[in-house]
Amino acid sequence: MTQPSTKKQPLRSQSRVTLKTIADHLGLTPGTVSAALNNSPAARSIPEHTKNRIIEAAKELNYRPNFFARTLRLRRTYTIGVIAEEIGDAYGAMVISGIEEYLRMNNYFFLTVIHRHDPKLLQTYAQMLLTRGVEGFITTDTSLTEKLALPTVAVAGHQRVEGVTNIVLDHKRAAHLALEHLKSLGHKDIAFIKGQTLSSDSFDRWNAICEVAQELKICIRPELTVQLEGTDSTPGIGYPFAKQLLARKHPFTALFAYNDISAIGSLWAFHEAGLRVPEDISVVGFDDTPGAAFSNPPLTTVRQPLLRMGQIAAQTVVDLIEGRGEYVPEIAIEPELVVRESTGPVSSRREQSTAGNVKA
Amino acid sequence: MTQPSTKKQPLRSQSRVTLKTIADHLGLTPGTVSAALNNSPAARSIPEHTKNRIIEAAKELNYRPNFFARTLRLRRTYTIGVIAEEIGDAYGAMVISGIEEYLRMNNYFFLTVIHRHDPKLLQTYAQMLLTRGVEGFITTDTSLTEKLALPTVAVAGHQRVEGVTNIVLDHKRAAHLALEHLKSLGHKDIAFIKGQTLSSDSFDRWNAICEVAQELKICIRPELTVQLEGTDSTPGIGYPFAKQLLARKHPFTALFAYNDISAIGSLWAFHEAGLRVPEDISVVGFDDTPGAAFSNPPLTTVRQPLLRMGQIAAQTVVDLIEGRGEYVPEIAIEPELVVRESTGPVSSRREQSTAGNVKA
DNA sequence: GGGACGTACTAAAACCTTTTATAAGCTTCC
DNA sequence: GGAAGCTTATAAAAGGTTTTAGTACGTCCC
Repeated sequence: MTQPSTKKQPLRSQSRVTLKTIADHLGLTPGTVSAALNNSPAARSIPEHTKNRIIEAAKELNYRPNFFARTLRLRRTYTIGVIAEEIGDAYGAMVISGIEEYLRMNNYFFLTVIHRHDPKLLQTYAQMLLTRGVEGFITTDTSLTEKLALPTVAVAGHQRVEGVTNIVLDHKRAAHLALEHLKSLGHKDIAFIKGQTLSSDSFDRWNAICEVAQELKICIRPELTVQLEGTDSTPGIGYPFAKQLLARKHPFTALFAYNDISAIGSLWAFHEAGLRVPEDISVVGFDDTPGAAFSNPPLTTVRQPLLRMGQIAAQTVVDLIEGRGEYVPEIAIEPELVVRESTGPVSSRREQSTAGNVKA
Repeated sequence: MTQPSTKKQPLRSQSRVTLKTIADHLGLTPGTVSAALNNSPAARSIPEHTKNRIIEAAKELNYRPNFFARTLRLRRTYTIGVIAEEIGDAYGAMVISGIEEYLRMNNYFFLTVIHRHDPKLLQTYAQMLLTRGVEGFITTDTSLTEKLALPTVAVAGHQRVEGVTNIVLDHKRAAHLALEHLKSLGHKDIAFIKGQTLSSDSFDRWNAICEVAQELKICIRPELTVQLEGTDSTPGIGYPFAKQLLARKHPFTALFAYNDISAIGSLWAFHEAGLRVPEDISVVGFDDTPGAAFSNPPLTTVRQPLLRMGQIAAQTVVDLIEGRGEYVPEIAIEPELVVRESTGPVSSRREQSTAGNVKA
């Protein structure tokens, strides 16, 4: 409503070829040209050779339909609004890649906004997307508090908001995969790095871990538990917390980290402390981001199919928009354990010389 | 032109409040309402109290102007197209953050597309952005081969395309800052990690380094030079190349890496080899991404003001669009050396026991 | 030779804004 | 009392597309 008014009109020459241009060119009317180009029902009665003439002319004149006029008339934009917390981390980027791929294949487009956990910015941007005619929303790692007015799919949103479809990892299964793996290798003293309070997966994942641990008779000890803080999206985020675990001098033979980057940061801390992975400590990450396979040693991790999750989110929201498929409150995604080289059996030698006993 | 046709009309209820709604409500005409709400020149003759009534009613009915109708008429979208190579790395994310900030403050919006170095996708998306009415382009880390039809600013684009404004770091100054720093600490045997061929800064930065090295009488030896490969955007990318440097058994007392993540990966490799930083090897990174300050030890690095570069890019393109300021082919950005703890003087002890002599 | 039907289109409305030209009603002034 | 001028609006066009209803013309059939 209030835009900065500019004196000088930019007046782009643009693609000034309209339906009328073509119509005049051929001695027809815009309506006919439109029907032919869109092959609409009205084009039934247009003879083949006229259609061809029209298509030919459109190509020749390099006709591009005016998106705004069309949208105004059709009330369809074929556009999704993607609301992300941040770009620049592997998690969000992979989900967005999946979204991008699906939408591109299906002739949809998307607008991305980032809100950095600022509720006011979120509000502003949601409104803006609405104005720009998006027909649905996908959020990632964003805590929606209220229902948006359009079909909405939340990737890793755990608020269970009415009308919003949540794409969530089956965290219980994930916890089971990781802990069962560690248990089968003989690990009993397992340390944990929990996620930041703000990260929307933190709560559910931790709950699942606690439940599963109980089922598997694995004891979770507060002395072996730390919680991430900060928003750094490099392994640097895990390093100090792993050091902290070591400093507590409570022995442990394995670590289950909240995500790959904190796991990788921990590898480093262990290295520095003279501990070998996996001989002295086994480490399990979470996500299977691209870095995981290239860490040293390559990281055993619970794989979230992030690309796939993005695709599913996109498909779900498009189906909702097009009236196919109906609303479900939740879609569970199956995690997968990727065993690499950061986990191994508890060695008898290590039973004496566990992490906690080594000088940190 | 060919969209998937949907049977069921979604028929959003949308903000079905138009100018006509308000006009009818007040017994006026849409034209009057429009004039009042926009405070256009035509509103001169509308008395204050009528204006107030109109504004009041608009607020009450929650009127939102239809973006598409308005754009159709005004031929302005106040939108910039941002073409990025990838999101998910700190570099692109920070530049985009800067862009976002400037544009938001100035009532512009932006559409982001990513092309992952796929020229076809780039082409498709550029066309799509044009269709969507963007009034200018900003590219990051993208090698444009031809001029786009609108004002264009390239961040870290080095093709010097006619009509495109390049925002480039003063690489000579950057090289000077880093090498002078190392030289002043007594380093003579300096290893280098070059950037990937695809990364658009690689070429210029390396040239600058070579020039400056010559000026400072620092010898660049091929045995102490490696080149990054791959697209991983975590420190994992630097690790193997640092190992490779060590494996060559040529002594060096300092490393100047292409970017922070490869520098951090190198730190790790050195650590692993039992070398201390900075006592045994000094390491200088590039970029000053958020992780740099939190690495171990905190990284000395050449700071690129990425946020600022994004802001400048946005400002430049907006100025171009609005007819303020005129085209310049290049805007140089001053780097800054941030000295942290990964660099230190060459110690006499180290002179005997340099990196190359240690078992890798 | 005239009604029915088919072919090949056209005309016009609708989507919602902005803007320009114009009009209606009132006051003022000589 | 009528022209001039001011105030307060309005009507209509334009922007480009899609769609519905309709028209003009020809052919066929009995």
